[in-house]
Parts: sequence; C-alpha cells; structure tokens
Amino acid sequence: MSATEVLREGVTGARIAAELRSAILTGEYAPGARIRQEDLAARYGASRVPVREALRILEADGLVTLVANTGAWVARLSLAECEEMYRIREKLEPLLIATSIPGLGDQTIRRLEELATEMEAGTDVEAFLRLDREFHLLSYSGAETTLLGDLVHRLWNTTQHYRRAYTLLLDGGSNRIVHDEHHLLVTAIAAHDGEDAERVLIGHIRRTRLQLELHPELFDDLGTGRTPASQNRKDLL
Amino acid sequence: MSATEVLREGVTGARIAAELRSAILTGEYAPGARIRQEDLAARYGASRVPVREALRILEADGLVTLVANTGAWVARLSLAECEEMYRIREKLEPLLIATSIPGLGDQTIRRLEELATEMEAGTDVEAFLRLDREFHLLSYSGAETTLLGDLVHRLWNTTQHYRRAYTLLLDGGSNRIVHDEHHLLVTAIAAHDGEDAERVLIGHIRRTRLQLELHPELFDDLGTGRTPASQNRKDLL
DNA sequence: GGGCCGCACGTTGTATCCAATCAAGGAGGA
DNA sequence: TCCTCCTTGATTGGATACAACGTGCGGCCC
Repeated sequence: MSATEVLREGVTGARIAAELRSAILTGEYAPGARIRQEDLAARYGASRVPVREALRILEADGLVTLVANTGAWVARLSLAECEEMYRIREKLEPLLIATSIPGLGDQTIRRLEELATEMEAGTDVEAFLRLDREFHLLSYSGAETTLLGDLVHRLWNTTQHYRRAYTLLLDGGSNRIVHDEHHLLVTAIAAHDGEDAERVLIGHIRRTRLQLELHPELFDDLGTGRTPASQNRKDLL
Repeated sequence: MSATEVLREGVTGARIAAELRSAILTGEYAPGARIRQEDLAARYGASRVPVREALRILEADGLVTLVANTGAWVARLSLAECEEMYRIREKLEPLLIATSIPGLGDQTIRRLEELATEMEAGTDVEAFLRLDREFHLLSYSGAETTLLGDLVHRLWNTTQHYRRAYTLLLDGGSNRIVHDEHHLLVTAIAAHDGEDAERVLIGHIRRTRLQLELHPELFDDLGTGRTPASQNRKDLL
C-alpha cells in the first residue's frame, strides 16, 4: 500500500478504493455484505467506471470478492482460510521484523514502547485494535522493502475483521499475555536483537492462531448477503 | 490463479488478462516495455475498458506496473526486489510443500519423477523453464489451500523473467546441482517426509538467490520503454 | 400439489465519446 | 549556448448509453 498506492489511479478510483477500504476495515461493511456498484457510485459521486476500478484494487487487497456477472461482496474468510493467513504471517512477519530492526531509530523505538503501554492501559476495543495495528506496522517501518511490506500490510487488512471479532469476544478477559509479548518485542527491538524479536513474534502470531481455532463460531455465516461470497471456492474447480 | 481466475471478469477482461499474462511469461513482452491500451484493444479486438480491467488484474499479479495518467509497463524488478522475492519464497514454499505432501497421490509423485528426469535430459532453455515450473507447481498441488497456493503462484510469475535470464546465462554450464536437488525433493516427497522436503526446498531457493546476486547485470535497464517503470519507487515517498 | 420452463427485472459488462493529464518539442530570452 | 516556458500532440481517465448475463418470480404442465 502506502508507497504504491499513490500512483495507482488517476484519482477517483484511488479515492473510492481508499474510502471503501477504510469503511471495510472499521467494520462499517461486514464480511459477506453485498456491494452494488451503483450504490458506491452514488455514495462517492462518481460513475460506475472508477467504482469498478476501486473494487478490483480491493479485490487484489483481499478485501472484496468479485464474481463475474454477478456482483461483489466484502471478503469473508473461512476458519481454514484464516488459519492459513496466520500461518503465512508466522513465516513472513519474522522475516520483516528482522530486516526492519536495523532501520529503526531511537525515536521510533520509544514510540513503540509508548504504544505498548498505552494499549495495556486502555480498555476500548476499537482503540486497542488501532494501537495494535499501529504498533506492529510501525515496528516494520525500518524495512526498506516495498514488496514484503505491502504483502504483510495486505495480510493485516484481510484478517482485520476477525481480529476485531476475537478481541470483542474476550473483551475484559485475560489478555495480559498479549501485552507481555508486546513489551518483550520492544525489548528485543531496543536491543537490536533480530533473532529474539523473530522468536517473540512467531509466538505472538501462533498463539493468536491457536486461540482463533478455538472459536469457529466467529466464522459462521451471518446472512448479510444473498450469496455466500467465497466461503468455499473449491466448488469451482 | 487457476481457481479464482475463472470467476474474475465477465469474459473479455479475463481473456485479455490471460493472453497478456501468457505473453509476458513467455518473454514476448520484456520487462520495462511500454504497454499502450489501444494497442491491446486492437490486438484483442475489444475496447479499452476491458483492457484496463486486464491491466489492473495483471498489476495485482505483479506483472504490470501502472502509473496514473501516464501508462503501463511490464513490471521489472531491481536486484534488491528480486532478492526480496526469493527471501519470501524461501519462507512460503517450504510451508506449502509440507502441507501439500499428504495430499499427493502416487501417480502425481511418479509424474514428478518423470519431470525431474526429463529436465535433466533436455537441453532447451525454454523447455527447462516450462518443466521446472510444472514440476514445482505440481509438487504444491496436494495442498487444498487457496490463498497460499495463489500467492506462491504469483511469486513464480513475477520472477519468471529473471529465472529465464539466469538460465540463459549459464546455458550449458554446470547446473547439475539443480537436478540433484530436484531428485532429492522427489525422494523426500515420495517418503512423505515433509521436513526433509522443506530443507531441500529452502536450499534450492536460497542457492538460486545467491547465484542471482552474483549477476546484477541481469537487472540493468535495457531501454525497452521510455520511463523506468518502477525500478526505484522510493522517490515517491 | 409439486416441479419445470420461461419471461421480466435488476445488475453487471462493454463500447463510444469527451475531458484531463503528461511528455516532448520549439520558441523566446538571458 | 543553455535554460525556461509554453504550446501541441498523444495517451490515459471518466461519464454516459447500450448489451449481456444471472436471478427470481409466476405460470404452466405433469
């Protein structure tokens, strides 16, 4: 995103894509919800052409599912797919954090510590999600790598909704371990110990994946749209 | 691709995307080459609208670089970006092969062995590239995973050109080790030894990456287009 | 009464036309 | 002679209008 996003569309398509992406990430549109082109066109004051460009951009981001001659839905993941995403993240994010650490300045590291503390103190779920996202993405900001960075960014976006659902589930519960891991990560980063940061991060992601597997109900169909919207693409093979 | 490809465009956009993708992968269009929308429209007998859809699909695949209000070019990688792709592959393909092995039937494994042998016997570069691609992708076909499979598929596509350039470079040279690794991989797969397959595959990809780093001239600008087309996106930050 | 066929509606896909943007070339001045 | 600005051409981006496809409802036949 970020870097490559700027130069994507003339202007309208990119604007619609950015706004719609934001709307999906904040939960305004739920997974499985039908998206009609004319609705978006009216909402953003444009014709259907740039809307379709935006939908394709978001499809590439994994936030929207398109079916030819039928329509678009907010992407949804099955439990198996979400698990898969987490396994991918377990492999890629350690690589990214290791290449990022040498590029992180003292100021950034202090900010990371602030974020970890702030997260621990807060109680609001939405605030936690926002801070958590900022924390991790900031920890990757030292990497110059465009491709890997964008890829990880996409993975975060596609799993955003399920992170929210899970966080809401254990709201007020014992998620102290999350904050401990964050502080451990900051410590490893401050020590410029890439290997240790990798270890902590693997555990962090893996633990979340195992927790998610305990809650298959998060992936049930909520009947928000008419057609399942992905959920099982295998029937097309 | 494959699975999700079918349901992408009404029909024209998908057709153009598929044909253009094929043209890029076979080397008909070189990295950095300018792509004009009207040329494609004329070539495929359609208007510019589905052409733009196709370009966006291929941009998501990493095969095309779009710049707003300016144009499209066949994507090119810098040495650093290519290295990055290979580091990503080193992490993801072992994961994929491990999940694929339990799903591979005896017939598929025999076919893998055939391919490894056929590659060893052949001398034509294009034939080698085709067989190598078929070999590896077939070795991943046991995985039901849609997301990881498609992702790896994309990684193969974006690095295809540089695999070709490198293979041409050492044409006739001592690439025996490649074939040895392929046979080792088949052996591990036949033994249903996921861990061993992971090890061999990591070495296989890593060795290629190290070789590529010795040949930065493969990434020089060949002057095929007017504007660099990516090559350094950092100036946009 | 149940299942199948067909028509009509809504939505998406494509073509054509017009506007906006960028790049290159030339004219003018320092 | 070189730099700058402007103009012109080519190419892309967006809007409107039309065609194609899929879906759902109603009627008809079994």
